Amino acid sequence: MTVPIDSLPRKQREFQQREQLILDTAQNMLHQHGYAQLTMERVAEAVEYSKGTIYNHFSSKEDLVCSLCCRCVSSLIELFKRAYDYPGSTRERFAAIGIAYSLYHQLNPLEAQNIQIVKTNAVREKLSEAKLRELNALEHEITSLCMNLVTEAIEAGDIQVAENHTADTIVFGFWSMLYGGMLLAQSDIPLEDLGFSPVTLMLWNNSQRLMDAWGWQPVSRDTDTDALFKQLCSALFAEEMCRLTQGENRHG
Amino acid sequence: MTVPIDSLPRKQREFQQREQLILDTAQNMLHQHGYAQLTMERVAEAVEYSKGTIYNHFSSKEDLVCSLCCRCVSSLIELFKRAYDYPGSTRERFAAIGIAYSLYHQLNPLEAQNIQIVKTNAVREKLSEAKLRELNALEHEITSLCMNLVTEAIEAGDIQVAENHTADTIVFGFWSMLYGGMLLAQSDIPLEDLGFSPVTLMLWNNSQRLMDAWGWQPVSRDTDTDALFKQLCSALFAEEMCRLTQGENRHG
DNA sequence: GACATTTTTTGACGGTCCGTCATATTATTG
DNA sequence: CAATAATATGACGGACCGTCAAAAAATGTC
Repeated sequence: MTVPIDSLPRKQREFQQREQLILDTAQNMLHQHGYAQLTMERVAEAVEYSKGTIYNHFSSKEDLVCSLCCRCVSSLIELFKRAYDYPGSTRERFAAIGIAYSLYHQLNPLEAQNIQIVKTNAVREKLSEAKLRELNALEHEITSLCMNLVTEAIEAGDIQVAENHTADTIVFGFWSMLYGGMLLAQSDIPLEDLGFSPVTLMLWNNSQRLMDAWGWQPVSRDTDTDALFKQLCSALFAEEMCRLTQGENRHG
Repeated sequence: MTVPIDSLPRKQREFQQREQLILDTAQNMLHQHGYAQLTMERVAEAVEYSKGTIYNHFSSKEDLVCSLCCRCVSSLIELFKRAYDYPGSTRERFAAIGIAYSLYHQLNPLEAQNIQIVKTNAVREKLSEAKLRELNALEHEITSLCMNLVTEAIEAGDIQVAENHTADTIVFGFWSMLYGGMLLAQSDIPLEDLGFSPVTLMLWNNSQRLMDAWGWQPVSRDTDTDALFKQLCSALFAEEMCRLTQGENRHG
């Protein structure tokens, strides 16, 4: 995907740089003035090219916004991969993914909104085939990371799987909580085929489990999770934690 | 909110009926042709009034869509209330809320999308003060239902609360999983004040608990949840289950 | 029923923005 | 330097939103 810039002929290099310029500019405008104020004309004016040139890069306003979203998901994937590669137990690694996700939203609350915009049908309807595929590929990649990890955990015996609970079900539970059960259940995973769909059952099972976990009737034991949290943060996301602290200081 | 129609003067009655007609028509157009094709002009044409009349009811296209969303949330609240009033343990009642939510999305997948549209900043930006308040009131209502139930559970001793876990935290965990953690964390609850925000901590704690619950390292015991599921369904949502089954039959 | 007044409806209009395309400009090649 | 190819431009058509003066309908008065 990302080819070293220097190795390309000058033309293509300029093209790529301009594309990044447009994206950065659009990102800024989106943050500062909101979606409604984001206009192809204004973007063109800001980057000092004409509208036609912008349309050379992005076939529609929606495509432009989707590209912003793709950049964000890519950053998120980077964090997820770092967590995935952590040399620890499967549980620690999966926990690290949770941290990565929280951290991303904490550090880039505005960028994270891009992801939400593209979830809307109003935008998705108008996306080009190509951009839609690009987006789906990224979403598939990030889902696979989680799936692989849970599968690995099951195969290693770290998770005791009851009869009818597959890796799908488990990943679904956590994914819903972190990424938003609604977004996932509605549009991402094709589950429409079945009757009283697995989505419902998975939600039900996870809810039951979570209630168990919260000591609702059968109380579960406390575990020392704080230590692990700190451990993972410093081992994997030192730089991000640093930025986070700086942001706090600048704020107060 | 909903006043018996007959008791109003004819004018107001007609006004309300027309409002419902507009909403129904818009809903249909949204389902059949998507958000992009939903036009104030087309709605006006379909209901056989002029555009100006539509604007007598809804101050903008966004307001119209938001009104659709409000109708949906109201229906959802009805289901939640039914679950809330179930004469059972707090756990059973909370579980029933989960079923209600699943059921609603299962039965009204398209209506549920309305809720998502309004979550988008692009739409929220352009809402009138009044409609925004109406929406917030409904969202507050549905949140309160859950909060009250968990509070009741804590006070009754059904939930063993560890030192620093309040009802907020617990509700947040389940709410995220069911309604979508992202939607909730980003725009609904004002949590920007704090440092490494409670959102992250809450997600972390919930994830840990959920992992406990899934037998990841410390395995939890199985409970007979299937029986309770069926029990709640038939006791509370008989009609909806019926519609669900009919839908399946019509499909196959 | 005729007339005056208030309320409601209408659709033409101004304004904004998207996306296109013929033309102008710049780059490349012989 | 001329011919040709590649790229950039912004005027334009079309779609839609939201407004508002004028028309139509409803209501009230005699």
